[in-house]
Amino acid sequence: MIDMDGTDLQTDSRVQILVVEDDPRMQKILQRVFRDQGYGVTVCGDGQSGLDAFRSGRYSAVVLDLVLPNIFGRDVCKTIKSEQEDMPVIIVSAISEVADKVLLLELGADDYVTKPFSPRELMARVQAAMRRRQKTPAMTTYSFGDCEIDFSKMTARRAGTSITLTAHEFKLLKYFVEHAERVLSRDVLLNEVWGYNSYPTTRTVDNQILKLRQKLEPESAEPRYLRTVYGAGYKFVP
Amino acid sequence: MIDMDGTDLQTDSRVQILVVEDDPRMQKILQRVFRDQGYGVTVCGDGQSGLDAFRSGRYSAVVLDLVLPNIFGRDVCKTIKSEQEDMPVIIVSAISEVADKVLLLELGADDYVTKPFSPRELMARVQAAMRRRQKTPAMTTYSFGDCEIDFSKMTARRAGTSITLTAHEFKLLKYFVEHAERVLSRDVLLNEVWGYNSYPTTRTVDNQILKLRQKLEPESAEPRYLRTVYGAGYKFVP
DNA sequence: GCCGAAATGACAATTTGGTGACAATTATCT
DNA sequence: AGATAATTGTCACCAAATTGTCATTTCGGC
Repeated sequence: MIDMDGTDLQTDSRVQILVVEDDPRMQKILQRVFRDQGYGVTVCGDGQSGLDAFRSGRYSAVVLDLVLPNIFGRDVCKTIKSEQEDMPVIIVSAISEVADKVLLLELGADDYVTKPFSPRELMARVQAAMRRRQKTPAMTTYSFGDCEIDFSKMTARRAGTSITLTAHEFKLLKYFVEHAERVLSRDVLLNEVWGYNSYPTTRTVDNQILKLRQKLEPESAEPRYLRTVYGAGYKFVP
Repeated sequence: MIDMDGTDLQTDSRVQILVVEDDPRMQKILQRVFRDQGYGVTVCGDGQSGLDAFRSGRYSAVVLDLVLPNIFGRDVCKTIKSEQEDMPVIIVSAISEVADKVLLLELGADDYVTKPFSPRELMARVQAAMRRRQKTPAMTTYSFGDCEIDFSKMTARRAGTSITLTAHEFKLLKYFVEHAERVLSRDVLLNEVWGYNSYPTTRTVDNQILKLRQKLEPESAEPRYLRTVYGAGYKFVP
């Protein structure tokens, strides 16, 4: 099993994708496709290690070559699906390997792409599969104080009048709302809200907090909702 | 075209089902299945007469064999779906004919059964498809501002004068209307509107939006209905 | 092969978010 | 307490990302 970035899997907060593929050239391609989109990628060269990795429970989707050493890809697929039915599995294979596409879907795979495939196509299918399996319809509205937020409409009102938040501000606010009361360090926020491909300074966080406060906080001296925890980070208190 | 009962179709108040199937033996079977359940059945032996019958607008569902003389079943299916998207189409075929279940659903079919099938199974699927259609309260017309859209007729008027929208533009607009107020990312739109196996760039979405705006929006500086949500996507606000 | 529609790519226009400086605040040390 | 160091608040500017728009190519149905 190869962690393609050398990052620490334990603390990597990106969405993790497991790739089971034996051909080194294809490994590289797949790794790039997903990493470029901000996903964490683990590559396994054969079915057994793939299953082992899958069982760590760390992954949000599995991309699987059908032809593998040791265990056939189809058995890997069946096993995964029998152990965790809602795990999205996307099969990658040469056309000749999928004489019978029905069989393929009977394995329980969610979708498949045939080589050669476009990165965009693969990406789209994996993301669609993950979306489909996402059962938590994600909180859509939330209110605190005199503020009402609708995350799916991306609208916000304060004391009845609508206020404008940018996409990033929504994302940040959402993370705070979802982790209310907890103290969140700037590093954590950078990883979780900004994502893994950008490495801004921690000053950037302060700036966004500032803007959120200007838009949401009452005009008092002390921030009421987005509180500063000196030396540690910030905390949202509804 | 055979009216299987000899009843007068004009006055038959039963729910009408159109069966397109060339094999006489299968015709009889299908006819019985539906008639026993209290449906009116019309059987067509080939694709062309099937389409003609469909266009009479009398039917609540179409049951279609995939292998037909003259026109392939798949073309019949595509045509029906392009003319009336919400018409339930259930495909009947031998297993060998459905090498690709995905392809089949990509034709736009609502469901399929493979021969041999149990009457109950077929019945259940047809009824489910009809139910599903009714659930979406047959959004046929919709109006906002000075625009009136008829999605089933695929016509649009603006300030009284008719304007021309392409099929894609209708589909896109429909999706926006059905998800009014919600922010829709380009990725979601590509998956939901463009469909499953085309992978255009996200730039394509902007272009279609542009065209819709040119046709629907008033000549003001800011778009009124199809709004841009910077960093997130678009949002339809009636 | 022709025609309209859709996709692509390039460029301009726009908005946002990051950076760095400096002030203000809080903590720590003597 | 006072001084000092560390952390955070705030601002304005600029770079980068995002989107609008148009010209061009490609695609798909007759």
